[in-house]
Amino acid sequence: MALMAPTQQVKRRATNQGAAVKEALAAEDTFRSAQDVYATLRASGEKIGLSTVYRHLQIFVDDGLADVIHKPDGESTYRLCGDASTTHHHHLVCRSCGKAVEIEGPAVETWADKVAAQHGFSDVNHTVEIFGLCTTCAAS
Amino acid sequence: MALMAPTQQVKRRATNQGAAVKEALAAEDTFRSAQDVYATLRASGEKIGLSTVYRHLQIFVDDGLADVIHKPDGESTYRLCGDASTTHHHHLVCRSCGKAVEIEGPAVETWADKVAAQHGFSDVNHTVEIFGLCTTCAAS
DNA sequence: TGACATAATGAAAATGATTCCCGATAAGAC
DNA sequence: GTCTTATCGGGAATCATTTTCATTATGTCA
Ligand SMILES: [Mn+2]
Ligand SMILES: [Mn+2]
Ligand SMILES: [Zn+2]
Ligand SMILES: [Zn+2]
Repeated sequence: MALMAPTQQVKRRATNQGAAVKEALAAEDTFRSAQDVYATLRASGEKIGLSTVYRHLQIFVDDGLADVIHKPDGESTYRLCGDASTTHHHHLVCRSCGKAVEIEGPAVETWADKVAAQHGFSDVNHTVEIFGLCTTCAAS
Repeated sequence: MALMAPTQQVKRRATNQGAAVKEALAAEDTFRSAQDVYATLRASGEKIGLSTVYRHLQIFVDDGLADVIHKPDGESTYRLCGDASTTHHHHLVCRSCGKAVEIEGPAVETWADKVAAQHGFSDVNHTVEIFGLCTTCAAS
């Protein structure tokens, strides 16, 4: 049998654009769209293309550095995971400004797996997002 | 002061197209996209336009007759709520074929509200979806 | 410190789901 | 049957995201 090539870390080159996108995300604790990040970067004088913004956001997601939430209107929003976020977590998100708080719910995790198992589902994962208005936005 | 007009049930006319869309959804216990429903209806000889399919699917959602799940690729999928589904519920969905099972988790509901309250969030709601492979799809 | 291989970039075009527009059609009331 | 207007539906318009591909820049190694 052919040897399975060892899963190799894709070599990524360090570029200004990649750093700029990460900085833009790091500057806010809110979920932001690619279009939004792009506009912000261009407004601040960064030399970067829209395709590149999409590219890096997806890379962050693939590498587990960022989480993505798909809004009802179809737009995807991204946010860097907190320092201690190598672990599985979910978010409490402000519907108005996008501000997000990372949350954990061990009980929910076990519940989800149990329910799936009871119905014979395998290869299970789940999405849990709580939406609301943050204190700031509620006062408007 | 002006009298607030009583919230009036919008009068909806019974049309062939509306019935056709509902039948198409009722025929399957899976989440299906508007494009999919449209293709199915046209293939079966139904005389209906794409706009109309979108229109009725949205009406079902507004009336609480159907639930919608936004797939990661941006496509929205719809499914009629079960008979006993006047109550709040979530879904266990097959990533491959879209088959869905309605599920309830009282503990999750209270947990979500508690977490939101702890962070001062108001006007709270949430999304909870469990994805996996149904027994049928797992055997492939 | 140069080449070199190729990963990364970005402007423009393509894609694809969803929405909008508006003249034509048909359901429901009298 | 006639009238009012909700509903239709084909096509154009939107708009986020993806793709294309010639150009640029990064990492490597002599
Ligand atoms: Mn979880
Ligand atoms: Mn719930
Ligand atoms: Zn807010
Ligand atoms: Zn399945």
